[in-house]
Amino acid sequence: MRNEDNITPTGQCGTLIVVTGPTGVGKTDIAIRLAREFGTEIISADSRQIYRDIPIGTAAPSPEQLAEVRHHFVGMLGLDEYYSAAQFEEDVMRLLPELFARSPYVVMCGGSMMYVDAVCKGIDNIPTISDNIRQSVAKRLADFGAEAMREELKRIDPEYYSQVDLNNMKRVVHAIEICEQAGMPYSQLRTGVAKKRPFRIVKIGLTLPRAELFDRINRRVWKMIESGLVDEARRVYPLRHLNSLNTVGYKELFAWMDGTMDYETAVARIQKNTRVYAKKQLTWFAKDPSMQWFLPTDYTKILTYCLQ
RNA sequence: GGUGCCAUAGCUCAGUUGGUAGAGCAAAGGACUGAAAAUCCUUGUGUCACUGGUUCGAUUCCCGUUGGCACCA
Repeated sequence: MRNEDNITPTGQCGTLIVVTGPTGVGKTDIAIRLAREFGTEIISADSRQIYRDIPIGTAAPSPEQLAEVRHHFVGMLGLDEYYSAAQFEEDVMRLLPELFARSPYVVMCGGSMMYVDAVCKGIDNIPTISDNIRQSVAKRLADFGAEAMREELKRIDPEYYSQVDLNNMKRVVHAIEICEQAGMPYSQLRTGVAKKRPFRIVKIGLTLPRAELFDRINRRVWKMIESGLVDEARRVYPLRHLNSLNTVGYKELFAWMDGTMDYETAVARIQKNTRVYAKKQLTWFAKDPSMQWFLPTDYTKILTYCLQ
């Protein structure tokens, strides 16, 4: 099929079907069905499944599923590799023309809110922070404390200072890093404007009644344990300080291995934190007016919606 | 059948020397632009089992009822 066949009145070519929603709702299955339907491939928008060596705890697609439909961005990074939503945007935007050349439809599947938005709306251009600056700002925080960081931000970027959540040190610190790296206030780099994409975006939000979703999550955690999550966590335990392992399912088991939490509590915490994460995703996606919500059992409706 | 103990938030319980109550867990809501499964913020009115009594006032004391647990028969 040629791209020309799929050019829309607005001159866009290709349709990106975005399958998203809370963790545990059943995104993977729907995405695979859609991808097979359209004879296309899947872009995973998942900030943890992108890492190698942690497939169980991240509920990554199984080897069978991966064999069924080609997936991109699953298990492609080492746990110690830096990655970000902005990098994801860049990588996906580079890959998409190639996929659209093969099929007018491409499926993106994942619940990492920032990753989904990075592709659908874009992220402002902000310089990558050098190790020097990262370390020097971290040292200042350690030496002088949070209040000093707030004061510094107030001085170099009063506008962002007035907007940012001052309790959220991660944000304050990052803003300082950006100001320093860019040589200008962070607020000047924030456009708040969504980028136009040269393809149509169809957003499918999958959801379930809260009780049912939470029940699925609880049971999925038990399944992960049965599938060997503890061994998986034990294998990566030496790397536990890495951001990639600051992840639900691992951090709780690390606490148990460190002896600061008993096993039953750790498992209960994994379930609870997964539920909290699911709620966070729902809150985030609820604000998105372009999202169309479906039950994961409504495949026919989903398909019809994609085709219209 | 008798005696004793218990009955407070979804759960486990604390507490009020009588002035209508609070912890843990669970739960709910929100923020979010290059670490995002991250990071951060907010939220506890519940017939204090039911009926009656004492009292200015009872969830708190007393009688009874119901339910649960324990022991004795």
